Amino acid sequence: MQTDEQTYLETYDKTAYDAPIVSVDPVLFTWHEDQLKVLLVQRSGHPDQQMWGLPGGFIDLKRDATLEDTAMRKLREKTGVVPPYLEQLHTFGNATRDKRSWSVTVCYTALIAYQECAAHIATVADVRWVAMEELAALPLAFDHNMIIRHARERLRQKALYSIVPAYALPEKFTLPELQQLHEVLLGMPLQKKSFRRRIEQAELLEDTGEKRAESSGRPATLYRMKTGAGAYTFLRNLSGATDNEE
Amino acid sequence: MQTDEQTYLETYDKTAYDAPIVSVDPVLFTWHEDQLKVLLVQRSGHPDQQMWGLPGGFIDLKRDATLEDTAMRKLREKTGVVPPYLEQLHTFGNATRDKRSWSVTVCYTALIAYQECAAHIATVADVRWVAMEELAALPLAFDHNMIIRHARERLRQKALYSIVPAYALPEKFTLPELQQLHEVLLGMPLQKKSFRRRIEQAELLEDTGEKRAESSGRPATLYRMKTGAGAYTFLRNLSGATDNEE
DNA sequence: CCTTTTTGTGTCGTTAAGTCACTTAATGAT
DNA sequence: ATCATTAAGTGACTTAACGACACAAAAAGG
Repeated sequence: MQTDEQTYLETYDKTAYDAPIVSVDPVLFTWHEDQLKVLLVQRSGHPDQQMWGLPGGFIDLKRDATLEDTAMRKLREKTGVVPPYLEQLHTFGNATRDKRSWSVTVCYTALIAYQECAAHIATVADVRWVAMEELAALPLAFDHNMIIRHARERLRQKALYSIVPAYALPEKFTLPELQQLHEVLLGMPLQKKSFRRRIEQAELLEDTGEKRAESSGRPATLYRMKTGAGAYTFLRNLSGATDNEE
Repeated sequence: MQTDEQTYLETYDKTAYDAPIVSVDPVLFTWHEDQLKVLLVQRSGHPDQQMWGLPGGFIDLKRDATLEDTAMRKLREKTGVVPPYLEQLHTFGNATRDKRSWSVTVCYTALIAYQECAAHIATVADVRWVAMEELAALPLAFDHNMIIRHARERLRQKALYSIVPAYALPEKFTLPELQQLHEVLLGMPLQKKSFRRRIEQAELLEDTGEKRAESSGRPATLYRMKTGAGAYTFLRNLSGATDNEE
């Protein structure tokens, strides 16, 4: 029998098909006390109640117009602010990752300065920053540990050909700070000269005119990212790279 | 009231929440007659009935263990084979892309040799290869046109630092063939010497010993990809690159 | 004023891509 | 057979950008 589209849409029942659960899980990183940290929340409900996991949740069909909206909403709920960097990471979906059902989670990598949300986080007990080093000792809900490792690996790649990691720093930062962050991400030391040269040549940062004095030694210049600096990719990777795919 | 996890899981009703539609949409490319082509199918049902679109569909919770399984199953249904290259592209989700409901589609980029599925495709009327050039003139279902442009852009990026596009060629291919494919993807001519040198140096291909004779001129050596050659990324991009993100 | 510490620069070496002429190996015409 | 034509493949030099490392600059503290 022939049906026209109008009739079809009016009688369409999406619950007639067996569908998976869909969630959105942002992985929010920051840089604090010389460590890369990730934001985790303690689960209030089942499943995996009381365990720590990513600050994600379900799409609110009424309020969220896009998947990014869901990611930003969840992050705002937990941190009080929206991060300056948010990019889709990967979508994980299989029959076993969630005890309840076949489940799909759309994951995002997000970066923010520690101070940006420190005040808000201090007010709640079920949200905390966890250093990557501590993660191995902390069993997480679902497959969130694996997801965080994926996000971390993607961020490592970005450190080879971009200054995206700078979004994990405060608005004003020094080049030694940025270099140290990259070194931790890459797990290897970098040549000061090479690191500075390429950033200078690409004109990614602007001098704020200010300096930051350490306890001793020459004070470092404070820079700010120019608009679009995060989107820039160098033509050449920093070396020592182990080359994986995407 | 307190509930233990066992009880929670037994009484969990996933239809209680308002959930989006979830689909999987592979974008399968091939190289044929000096053109990049994409596989499209004519929709048999609503919505957008009769229009052409990506060879995707819904997850079969019983048969598919993972999202990749869904992508491969849909491709096998339409081409008779599974492609040698399949990688997740991006997940698109918003309130308006599907007339029926808030909808999420997990998209994949796939590559295959034209000959690999030519026989099977010839047997069915609702599946065809469409050259990228023709796409502008062919309005597609949903937001599939946008999705294909995304996939095409990602493939262009890969042509800068990998030989992934080789999966769109037959098992045995010549270096001039591969270079021409890259040139079309990048939209710019490449230096023969540079192109060959980096591939040779990384030892990505193996000589089959055979040659392919054109109508005139010196015959080209036929190569085969070594295992893992697709995962290799060069440390340096081919130049002229316009550098985007992602 | 001199030592220590950290930031920032000058300079040369090295690597891999860019350029382009030239050789090689085939076809086909005279 | 010889030679023009065509396309594949190589040789050799140039160029761009990172690697390495010494050295200069700017602060603190005794």
